[in-house]
Amino acid sequence: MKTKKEKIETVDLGAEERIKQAATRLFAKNGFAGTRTRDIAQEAGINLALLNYYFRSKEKLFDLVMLEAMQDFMRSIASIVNNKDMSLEVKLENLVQNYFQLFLVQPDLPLFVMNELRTNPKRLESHLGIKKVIVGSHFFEQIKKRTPKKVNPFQFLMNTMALTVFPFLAAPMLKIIGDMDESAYLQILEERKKKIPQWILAQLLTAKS
Amino acid sequence: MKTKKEKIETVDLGAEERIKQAATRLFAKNGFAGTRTRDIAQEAGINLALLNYYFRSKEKLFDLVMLEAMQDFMRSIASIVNNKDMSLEVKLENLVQNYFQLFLVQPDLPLFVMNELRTNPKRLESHLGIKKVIVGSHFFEQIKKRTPKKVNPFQFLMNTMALTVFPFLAAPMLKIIGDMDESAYLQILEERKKKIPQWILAQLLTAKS
DNA sequence: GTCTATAATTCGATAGAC
DNA sequence: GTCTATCGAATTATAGAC
Repeated sequence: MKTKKEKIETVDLGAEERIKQAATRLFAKNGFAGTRTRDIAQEAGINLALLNYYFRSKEKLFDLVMLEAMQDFMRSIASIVNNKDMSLEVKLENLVQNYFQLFLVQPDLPLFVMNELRTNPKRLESHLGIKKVIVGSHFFEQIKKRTPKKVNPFQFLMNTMALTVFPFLAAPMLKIIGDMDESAYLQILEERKKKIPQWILAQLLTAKS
Repeated sequence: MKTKKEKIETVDLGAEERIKQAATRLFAKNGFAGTRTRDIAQEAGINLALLNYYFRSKEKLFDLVMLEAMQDFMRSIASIVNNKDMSLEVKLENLVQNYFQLFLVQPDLPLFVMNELRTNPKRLESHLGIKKVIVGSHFFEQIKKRTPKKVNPFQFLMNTMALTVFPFLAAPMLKIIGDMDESAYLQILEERKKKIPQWILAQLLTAKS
């Protein structure tokens, strides 16, 4: 007799998943120390005790959602950077597109990751073989080939990330500096999405010295 | 009889100043919630009670050091961006030089400011008339003149900041991705210091569309 | 001004009923 | 699995001596 739990609950998530999502939001917004387990419980619509029942401790919960957030982050670009049938131009377009899509939905994610990596740099290395993902990628090989002699190709990797990620990291500041509201800033971001690949390519042609 | 306090103490600062410096370091490193007043007191070499004697509360102390950090930040660039006898090329060089000099000494400052502005965006606007400092500057006028039609000149302001600040914001991540130790990363930064102005200028010439 | 000792509060975690 | 109630540790802030 399956009276209790049919598979009708497509909309409502279970408590465990709701806690994880609430934790992701709040940790990203306020950091580890700035987030109270009570707030996570409330946002998830459950009780404080249940949080510990599922995840044992605040720190374990943090580690878990952090790991999953980073894995999402990496998965989203791994397939692009290693596609060997894609020109550098197209690859740049897809990468930028991909970052923008992710960060527009989760605007706090970049700053969250930066913060966590500053206080705990080892996590990136141990939990995700990120070294190979980027520097060993086909994308990086393509950059190397186009880089003017005497310039470290890693610079252009940094430039790509800088031009793409910084507008999200510094959004609150940039909106004030530029005296823009949300919609005006979104328009700026749309413009960037098209321009960044061109700018990167223009930098690669700066062969002077 | 001035036996107690002659003016010999040129090296040692007073307690108040030592507390402020310790607070700046620790808040920048661990954020507001992640910093304990006990640690600030210890780092300043004084007692916990004395901190409250001078600054009333943790929050008041935070507001104070945050404000002063931002003012330092702004003062360091205000004189450059408004110099009307400096070409855009030279101005870019000086700006980048200036940022690098500041951030090499205080590597946690950029992330600190980004974090604070995300949780409290009004502070920037109210406490420092930052709008006029940047968008009303001679520097921004020079960028406008060189910007290809149909591109918002604010984009190049963002690019300048992105290329300059991001390597400090993301230093821990970039060191791992690039498999670099501290000295290797410093070398990368040195190379950037020379290249960033060229890259910006190259972008300005990308007039296509 | 600077200290020791402690009050007051907050927060993570657990016990135990249902 | 989920809740209420509570413990215990950590932390900010203050009282009061010197």
